[in-house]
Amino acid sequence: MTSVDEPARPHGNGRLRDAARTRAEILDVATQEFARVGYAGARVDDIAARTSTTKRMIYYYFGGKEQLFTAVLERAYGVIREAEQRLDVEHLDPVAAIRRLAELTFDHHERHPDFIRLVSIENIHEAEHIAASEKLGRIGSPALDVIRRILASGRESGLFTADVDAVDLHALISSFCFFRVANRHTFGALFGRDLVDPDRREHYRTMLGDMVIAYLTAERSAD
Amino acid sequence: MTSVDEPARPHGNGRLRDAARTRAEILDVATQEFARVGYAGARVDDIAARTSTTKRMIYYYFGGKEQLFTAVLERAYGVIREAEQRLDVEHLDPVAAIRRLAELTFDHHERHPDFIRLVSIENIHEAEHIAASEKLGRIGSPALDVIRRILASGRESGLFTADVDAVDLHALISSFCFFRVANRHTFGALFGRDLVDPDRREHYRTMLGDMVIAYLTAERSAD
Amino acid sequence: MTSVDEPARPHGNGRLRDAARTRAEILDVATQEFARVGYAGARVDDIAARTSTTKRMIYYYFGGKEQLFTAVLERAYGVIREAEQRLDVEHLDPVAAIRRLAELTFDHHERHPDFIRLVSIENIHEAEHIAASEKLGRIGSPALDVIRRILASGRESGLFTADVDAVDLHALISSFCFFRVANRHTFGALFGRDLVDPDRREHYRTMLGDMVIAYLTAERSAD
Amino acid sequence: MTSVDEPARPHGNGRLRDAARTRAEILDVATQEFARVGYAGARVDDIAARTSTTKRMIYYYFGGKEQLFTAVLERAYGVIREAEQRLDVEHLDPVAAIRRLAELTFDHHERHPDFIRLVSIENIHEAEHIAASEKLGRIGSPALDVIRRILASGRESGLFTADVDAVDLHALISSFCFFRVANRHTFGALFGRDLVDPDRREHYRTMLGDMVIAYLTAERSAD
DNA sequence: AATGAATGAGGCTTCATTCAT
DNA sequence: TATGAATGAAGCCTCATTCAT
Repeated sequence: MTSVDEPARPHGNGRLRDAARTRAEILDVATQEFARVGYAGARVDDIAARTSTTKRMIYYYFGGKEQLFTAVLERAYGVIREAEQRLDVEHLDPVAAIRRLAELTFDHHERHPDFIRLVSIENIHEAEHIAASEKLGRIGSPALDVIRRILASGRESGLFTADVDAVDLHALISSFCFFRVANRHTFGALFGRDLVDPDRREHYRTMLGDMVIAYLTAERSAD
Repeated sequence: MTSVDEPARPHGNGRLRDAARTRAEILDVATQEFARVGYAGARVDDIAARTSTTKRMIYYYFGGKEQLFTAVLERAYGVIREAEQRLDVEHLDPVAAIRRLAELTFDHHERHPDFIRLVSIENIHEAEHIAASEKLGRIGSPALDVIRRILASGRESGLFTADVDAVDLHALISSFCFFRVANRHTFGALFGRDLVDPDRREHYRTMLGDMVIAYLTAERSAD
Repeated sequence: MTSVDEPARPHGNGRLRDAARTRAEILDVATQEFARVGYAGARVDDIAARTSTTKRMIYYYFGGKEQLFTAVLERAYGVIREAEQRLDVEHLDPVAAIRRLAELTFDHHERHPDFIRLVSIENIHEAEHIAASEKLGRIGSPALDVIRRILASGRESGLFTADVDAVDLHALISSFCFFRVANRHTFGALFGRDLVDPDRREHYRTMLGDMVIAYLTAERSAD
Repeated sequence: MTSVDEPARPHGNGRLRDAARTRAEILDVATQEFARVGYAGARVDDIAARTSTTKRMIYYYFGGKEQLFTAVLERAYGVIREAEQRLDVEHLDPVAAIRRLAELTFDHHERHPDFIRLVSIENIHEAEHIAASEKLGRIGSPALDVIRRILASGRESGLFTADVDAVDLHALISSFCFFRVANRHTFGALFGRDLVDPDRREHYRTMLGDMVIAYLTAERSAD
C-alpha cells in the first residue's frame, strides 16, 4: 500500500510486480472510497487522484467503475473467508465453542467497518455485483461448517435444544454484530448511545455470547 | 403532510390543499427512489418525472436534493413513531409482553422494507441528515418506554435475570429484524437462503421471540 | 422606505398613497440590488424578498425586470437633474464658478456611488435602456447650460483660453469624478491606493479644481 | 498561453500544443463574451458554442465560470503590462514625455475597448477576482515607474509645479481615457455626443495632453 | 391591490469513459 | 505500461414569469 523502494531490476518480472502493486493500490483506495460514500457516491476521479497512478489505469486493469466495485467486493469477501478459515474453536466444548465463535465474529465486525459498509452498500444494490461475480456466487462461508459441526455435537450431547440450523444461527450471530457497526450512526443519533463505544465493547460482546447460549440451551416446552 | 381529508371550504384553501398534496406526492415518490438506489444514486429528474408536478416544485417545496432526503427521513421516522405509539402490550405478563413486542417489531420491519433501506443509506452517510434535522435529533422511540416498563416489571417479578437496559434490548431485537430485511440480498446470494421467504416467516418470528425470552430469562451463574 | 404606520383612512386616496409608496419601496430596493450586482446579476426574487410586498407586485407595477431597471435609471437620473438644477454658481467670477461647479460635481459623485454603478452597468448594456426610455433620451443636463454660460463669460473676459465647449468640459470634469468612484476597486487592488479614502478627499477635490482651471486658463501658443 | 510558434517536435508535444491552443481559444472567446455582457450575463454554453471545443473543456482547463473570468482578467492585464513595458518616452524632455505618455495611454484605451469593459465589470464586482488572483494582486504598472521618473525630472528642472505623485497622475490621465471609452454609450445617449467619433479623436487626444501639461506646469500661488 | 403556487427554459457543473500518442 | 486531453450525456439547481384566486 505504501510505495516500496525496491531496486530497479534490469530484467525479469519487475513490470509484473509493478502491475500487481498498482492493482492492489487501486483496490485499496477504491475500497476506502466505495465504503465511505457508496457506489454511486464514489468518484472514479477521486479514486484515481488518491492513487499513484492515473485514472486510465483503473480502466486498464478493471474495465470500469462497476467492475472495480465488484473487484473490491471480491477481495473484501476473500479476506473474511481467510479469517474464517483460521477459526479454531472445535477443541472446546460446544457451549464454549459457540461463545468463542460468536466473539470472533463480533471482533471481526468491529475490526472491519469498511467491509460492513460495503456489504450494506451491496445490499442497497440488491447484491447484483455478487450475483454477477464468478468468484462470489454462493460462496458460502467456512464458518458455516464450523457452526454445523458444533451444533451437531451440542445437540448430540443434549446441551442444545433450539431448532436452528447453522445458516440461521449464523444469521442470528451476524445480525447483532452487523447492526452494532452498520447502524451505529442512526442509532447513536436517535438514542444517544454509541454502540461501538470502546467502554461498552465488553458488555456487548458478553451480551452476544449470553444471548446465543441462552437461545441454544433454553429449556423448551414440548413442541 | 399526510393526505388530509378536510371538507372543501367556501373560498381560499383550494390551493393550499393542492400544495399539501403536491408536497406529499413528491415525498412519496422520493421515498421510493431514495430507498431504491440510495441518495447519490437517486436522480432529481427521475423523482420529478414520476410525479404529477415538475422538478421545479421539488426545489420550491424542499430547497434541494439534500433537504428532500431529510424530509423523506423525517416522514419515515414519523410513521414508525406513530406505529410504536399504538403498541399495546402492557396488559400481558412480562414474558408475553416482550415476545409480543418483538413480534410487532419484526412485523413492522417486514412491512417497511423501504424504511429499512433508507436507514441503511442514512448510515452510509453517517446519519448526517438526522443530525442536521431539527425534527429528528435524539428523537428516541416510544417503544423504548414500553420496553423499559416491561423490563422493570419482569425483573421485579424475578422472571428476567439479564443485565440489559431498554436501549440495549431494543438494539438486540432490532438487529435481527433489521438484518433479515436489510441484508437479505447478500445473505441470499452467498448462502442461498432467502431470509424473507414467506414460508420461513413464522420460523424466524418464533426464533426472534425465543431468543429474546431465552436471553432475558436464562439462569445466570452468580456473577 | 420604512413602513409608516398611518391610520387607515376609510375613504379617499389611501389606496393611491399605498400604491405610490409600494412603487417607491420597490424602486429603492431595486436600485440597491441592481447597483450591487448589475442587471443580469440581480434577482427579481431577491428584490421582492427585501420588499414588504411580493414579487407579483413588481410585475404589476413595472411589467418586468427590464422595465424595472429602466425605471430605476429614470429615477436615478431624475435625482441628479434636480441637484443640477439647484446649482448656484453664476454669481461667482468664472474661475471661481468653474471650480465650484467641479467641486459640486465631485461631491455629488462621492455621495451617490450607487448611481455611478448604475451608469457603469448601463454602459455595459450600451445604454439600451436609456435609448428605449421616453424620459431619458437626450435628456441633457442642467449643468451643461451653467457651464456654457460660465465658459462664455470666462472667454469674453479673456480668462479662459482653452478650445472646449461645455459638453467636452463636462466630460473632462465628470471623467475624474466618475473614475475615482467607479474604478476605485480595481485601482485600489492594483496600485494599493484607495481613491475614496476620506483622508485624501480634499486632495483630490483640489486636484480636480486645479486641473480644470489650469486647463482653461493655460497660456496657449498661437494655434 | 499566447500562441507559441515553436517548431513541431519529433514526438510528444503535438498534444501539448493543442492544449495551449484550446486554452487560448477559450480565453479569446470568453474575453469577448464577458466584455460584451458582463460576468453574470455571460453564458458558459455560449462561450463554448463559439469555440471549437466543448463546454467540458472550459471546466477541464479553468475549473469554472469564475476562474475563467479571472483567467480572462489576468491575460488582459498581462497585455496592457506588456504594452506599458514597451513605453519609450524618456529620451524626450519632461513636457513632451508626459504628453507622449498620455497619448499612448489614450491610444491604448481606444484600441482595447473590451479591456475597458472588463475593468468596468470587475469594478462592479468590487475587484474580487483580482483580489483572489495570485497573478494580479498589487500588480502595479510599468507605466508608473515611467511617470515617476518623468515627474522627478520635470520637477527638478522647475517645469512641473503640481503637487502630484505618479499614482495620482496616472489616475488623472486614465480617468479621461477610460471615461471616454467606458461611458460613451450613456454620454452619447444623454448629450448626443459620440466621444469616440473618429473625427473627434485628435481633438480629445490633444485636449488630454493640454490638460495634463497645463495642470503640471500651471503657475501656483504660494501655498 | 394582492398572493401562494406553479412553470419551462435554461444555468453551471460533473460524471464515467475514451482517444491519440 | 502509461498519460494528458478530450467528450457527451446527464446531474443539480435557478431564472424570470404567470396563473388562479
